[in-house]
Amino acid sequence: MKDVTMEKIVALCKGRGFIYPGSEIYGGLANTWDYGPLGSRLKNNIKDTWRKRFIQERKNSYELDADILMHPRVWEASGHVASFSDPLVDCKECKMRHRADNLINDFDPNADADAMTQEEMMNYIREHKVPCPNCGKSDYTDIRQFNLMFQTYRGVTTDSKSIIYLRPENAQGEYVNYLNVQRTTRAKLPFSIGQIGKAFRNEITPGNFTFRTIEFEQMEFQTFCKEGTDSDLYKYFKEYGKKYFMDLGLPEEKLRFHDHEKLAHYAKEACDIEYLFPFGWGEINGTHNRTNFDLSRHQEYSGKSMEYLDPETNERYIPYIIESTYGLDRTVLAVLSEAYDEEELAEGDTRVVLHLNPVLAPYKVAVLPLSKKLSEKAEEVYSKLCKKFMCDYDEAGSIGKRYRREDEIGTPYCVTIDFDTLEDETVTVRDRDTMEQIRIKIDELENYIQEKIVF
RNA sequence: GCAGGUGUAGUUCAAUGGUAGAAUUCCAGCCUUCCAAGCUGGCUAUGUGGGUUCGAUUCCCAUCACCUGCUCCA
Repeated sequence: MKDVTMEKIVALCKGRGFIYPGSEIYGGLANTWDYGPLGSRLKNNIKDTWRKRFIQERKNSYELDADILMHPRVWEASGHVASFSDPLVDCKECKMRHRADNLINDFDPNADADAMTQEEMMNYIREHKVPCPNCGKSDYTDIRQFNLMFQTYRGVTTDSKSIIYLRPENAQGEYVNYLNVQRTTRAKLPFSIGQIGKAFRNEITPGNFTFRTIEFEQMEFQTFCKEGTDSDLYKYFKEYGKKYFMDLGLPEEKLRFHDHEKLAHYAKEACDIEYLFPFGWGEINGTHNRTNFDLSRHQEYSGKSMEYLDPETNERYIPYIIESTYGLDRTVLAVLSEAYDEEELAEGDTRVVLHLNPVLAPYKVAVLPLSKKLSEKAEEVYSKLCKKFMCDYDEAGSIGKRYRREDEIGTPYCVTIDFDTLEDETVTVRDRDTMEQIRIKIDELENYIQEKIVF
């Protein structure tokens, strides 16, 4: 019955106003996507659930909204200027692209490519006739530096001193502010700073819709702790993250942990949570034990102390950090993929339905007068309900057609006004998932629906 | 970034070197008392830029986007 493909998800998103291709009237811009009326609602609802779980329901958790633009030195300290850039060469023979440093290291493990300049790497490759791993020839283009950070310039000139970067990750915003937050909240370790915001990476990106984009939004959670307590917290947040995804409606059998063997320069432990998308397993969360690497580096580069004064022991030390990052756009995509269903109701009669958790649904309720003669009463019910919930109103076409439209966008409840409503103030509430109908007083509607929307 | 494929209404598909058709969606009207009903009418398209040509949606080139595979993803 259910045959979910990315093609269908993309078509629904575009057709119903969840997600549109970016800059479409100019022919599009690769790997940029705009969230439409329904997509924005869904995305915001996911943010709200995340805030609830990670900020509201946790003691010692605080939200931050740091700037996208940060001092260039931040990215030197973080290591991004040095290591977020790849020296790339193309094989002229077979057109395969390689990282120059990997070519050299694979050719001769004793050659220390990491210590070479770009020119030295090029000379080494030419002198030793390092062969292309794919075709065996040794005929390459010059090395080109490919930095994954987007650059821009501040001020009116474009000289190199005024380069600033769009942040490639949000975490540094929390790190440089950690003492501000600690001081103003009077928090004691361990405490956490969460942040929702955009990050940018100038990646060579394959498709898969919004799974990998050059501009993306992250919901991330940094927990500052004392060394020694870090590994337990790391394990704890892996599980906490998985539980969060399950609460959103992703089933356990389509979630898995993927522990990293090759660790990034800052990490001591790293693990992804992956979801089984229609195109295969894909990362939706990354949890890292970043040790005290980042704060130590900021102390070194800024010259400011990043130490925490432990009030119980009077010790000073630089905290360890457990980072858990949730890809917001990926979570939206996972939730949509999971909710999407096609049900055969009768011979040849199917409906597309999004079985979204009601808390995530763009519209909680749709108000549908059975006949246009009932518009006045229906408008009255609508204006009452929309004070409390995001509501849709539709009186065009047959009632069956309107139910189908609401099913397709995941509206959990349809309220139908009929001629009896005028007599006894009752309406029909129709459930999206079961398609069952109950009769209820207009006065009881708000509570009835509110009770169903829990997270 | 490489290789291959594809670009015609919102969607799915026709056709053509000489006025681009349909279905569906959508909108309006009529009708309609609970799961895509019917009737009437209406809106809407050759991705973009060049070239060849009297004339290009059609042929050629470039570009952009999408799909598949590689590559990339500290």
